[in-house]
Amino acid sequence: MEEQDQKIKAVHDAMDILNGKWKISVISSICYHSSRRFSEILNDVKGISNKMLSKELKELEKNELVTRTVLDTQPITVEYKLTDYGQSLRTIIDHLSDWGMAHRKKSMYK
Amino acid sequence: MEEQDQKIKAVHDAMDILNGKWKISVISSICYHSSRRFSEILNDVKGISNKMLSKELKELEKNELVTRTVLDTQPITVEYKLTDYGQSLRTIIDHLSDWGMAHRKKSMYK
DNA sequence: CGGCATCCTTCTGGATACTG
DNA sequence: CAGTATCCAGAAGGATGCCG
Repeated sequence: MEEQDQKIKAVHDAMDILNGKWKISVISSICYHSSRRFSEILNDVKGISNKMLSKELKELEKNELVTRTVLDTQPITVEYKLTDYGQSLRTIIDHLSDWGMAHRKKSMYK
Repeated sequence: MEEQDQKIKAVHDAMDILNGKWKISVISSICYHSSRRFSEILNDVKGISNKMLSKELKELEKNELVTRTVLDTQPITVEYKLTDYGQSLRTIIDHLSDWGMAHRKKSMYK
């Protein structure tokens, strides 16, 4: 197999884990705050429902991108953090953020 | 609004354009070949159907990420290229590719 | 070759209500 | 607070066939 094919396949593999409408936004919410609670993420990611957030977080946890810690407060709080592995997406998130900003600027002049 | 919120929103804006299961893979197929025909992309992106590819390409064209050129051959050939704007995603694609490779390696030892 | 049209199934995801 | 459960509409997406 050629190098390009490998790369295209690798991109697809990456997107397989980062699938869904919200996954990347959820990750960025956590990563820009180092630690984040359920309700905070719900607020960060505009438009997401609790059901979807719950589902996305579970998948991220299964793929070892985030950790979930229940704090014994009253009422309970749950803290989500990125694993080191999840942190390795930081560069990509930053680039996407920059690109998104640039795009917004571009769209304004249309 | 705070800086983090801006960034999270920017990421979401970016993902709004790059939505769908296939968009990023399609872009990577084109960008790793500088120019690519319909049937070639169909082969590059494993699992995509012609219907989906057609739809994704249209959306990418509408968002000015790719250009579509019909060549007057017999039978006709259609060439897709990234615009400069589309090229600006190259860094992200490369990072995603690297990340995907690393992930595959990681998964192997589970 | 590069699609579009049609049919049909599966998945996505929103709204609302409820629980420990 | 941090979810789960249920219901349901609409979108995504696969298979197949047709066309210039």
